[in-house]
Amino acid sequence: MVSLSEAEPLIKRAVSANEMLVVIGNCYVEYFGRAASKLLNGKRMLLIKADKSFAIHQNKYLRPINYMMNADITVKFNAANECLEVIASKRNPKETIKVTFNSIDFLQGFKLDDFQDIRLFGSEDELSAQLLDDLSFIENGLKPYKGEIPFRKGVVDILAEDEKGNIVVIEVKRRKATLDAVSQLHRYKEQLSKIKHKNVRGLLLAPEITVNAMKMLEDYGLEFFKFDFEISNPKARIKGLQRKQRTLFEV
Amino acid sequence: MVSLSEAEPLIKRAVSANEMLVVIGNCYVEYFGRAASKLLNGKRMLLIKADKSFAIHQNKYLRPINYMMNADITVKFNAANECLEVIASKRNPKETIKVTFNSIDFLQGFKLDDFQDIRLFGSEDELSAQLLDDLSFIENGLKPYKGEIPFRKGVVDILAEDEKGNIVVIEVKRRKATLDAVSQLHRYKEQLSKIKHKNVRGLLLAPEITVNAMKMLEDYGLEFFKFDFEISNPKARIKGLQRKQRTLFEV
DNA sequence: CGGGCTAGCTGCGAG
DNA sequence: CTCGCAGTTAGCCCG
Repeated sequence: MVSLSEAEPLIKRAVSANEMLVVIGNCYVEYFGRAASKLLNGKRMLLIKADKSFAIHQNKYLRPINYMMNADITVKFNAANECLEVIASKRNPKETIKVTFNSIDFLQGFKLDDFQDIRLFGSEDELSAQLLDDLSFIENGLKPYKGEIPFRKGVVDILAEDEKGNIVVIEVKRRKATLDAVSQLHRYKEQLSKIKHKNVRGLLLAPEITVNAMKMLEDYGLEFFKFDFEISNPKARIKGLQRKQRTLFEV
Repeated sequence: MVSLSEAEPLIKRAVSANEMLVVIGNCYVEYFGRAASKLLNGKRMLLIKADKSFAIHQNKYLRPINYMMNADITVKFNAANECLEVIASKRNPKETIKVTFNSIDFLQGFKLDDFQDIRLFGSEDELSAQLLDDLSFIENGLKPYKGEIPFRKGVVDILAEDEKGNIVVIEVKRRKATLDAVSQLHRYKEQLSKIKHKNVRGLLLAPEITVNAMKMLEDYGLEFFKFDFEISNPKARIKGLQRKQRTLFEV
């Protein structure tokens, strides 16, 4: 137990020292900004990090119930109402979270030295890069497109050219393709067709596709290419693709 | 400071008691599942909640760097290697997070009684419901569509009928409309056109729209309807719409 | 359980 | 700054 008046300076010091601050207590929370919300009294955790991310965690869910990135944080002990107000605010967009503590069970700032960044494998970017090395497993003679295309880099996953000289725009999805993915590909194909006045093919590469997405893809005259990939090992991934060659058009 | 061997039973007890468990210490984290990741040694917080959500928080970002919903949690003190392994796993999809602690600075389980659910205002659902009450501010004679449409409830935001008997499919966005929103509306319009063999209009209702989205919308023969809304007060929100009537087609 | 979609999405990267 | 998009998206709701 920490008294509310004691808490005020402790919070201020921890925040200015860029510590990871944990406050647990009974509070209610009001938010106003892009939307508005109210959370009535209950016991929760307030978590403030070095980058001024501000989060209220209930004892459920991965994500905080109220939150703000890059918050300006002010703390004020209200003697008249016997409560401690912790306020996070920012502009652009203008937003405010007010946390009003009635009691505090626990309060501590932690100095967390952590200079490591996560290394993630199996992202869509990584997949696309792998695929670009060898497109022939998709179709004989398919290779990266060499020409100039006024397309913002990174928008289209892969641009290729087939044996007949058609441009092939390829959208890669690391998980089951949905209606969204088909719409996206359709968009790219249409935009490309307008720019280049030749035949453009649209190819969706994914491990699976929903039934509705498949129907829509066929309506749009796009093509689906099923593929599986191994997360653990880049080599295995490409080999896996090659092994799949025979059954690629199974849906 | 808590010794690693002491930590094992403490964690087990807190987890089985559905407490919110906070462990802070030096650890490395390996994840394998939908993707794969490695996070080298550093000081972080492990946060396990009553619903078995499992999260590793660095001293930055709102979101955990590694996480799992509904985890099966096992704890094992490894005397040989002088480390404590906390493992979260689940199937479908099969995933594993292994957290290996070298030292623990802090460990505590908190009983958090919190029976409150958040009340959120200004969601898209809420907006759609408000709008449905009176569509005439968009266009004279526009009213909710009465006929039977084999459309899954909740997919299309609003279905309306205009003075000429056209079906009007309305997509509502609470923030600036993007290419995605236009694709979505286009999708609905096409599907509806196929079902009903009459003219279908597509209307995008949003406070703003990006330049590219506007171009695409025009290409598709869709219509944009700018509107602003007040979050705080439902009445004010509708009044706000009415007041905007004169300038609605400003982009 | 899968499909489809919103989210106060967050976070990233390019122009 | 905005735009566009991926995400181990999460979380919700409906068939």
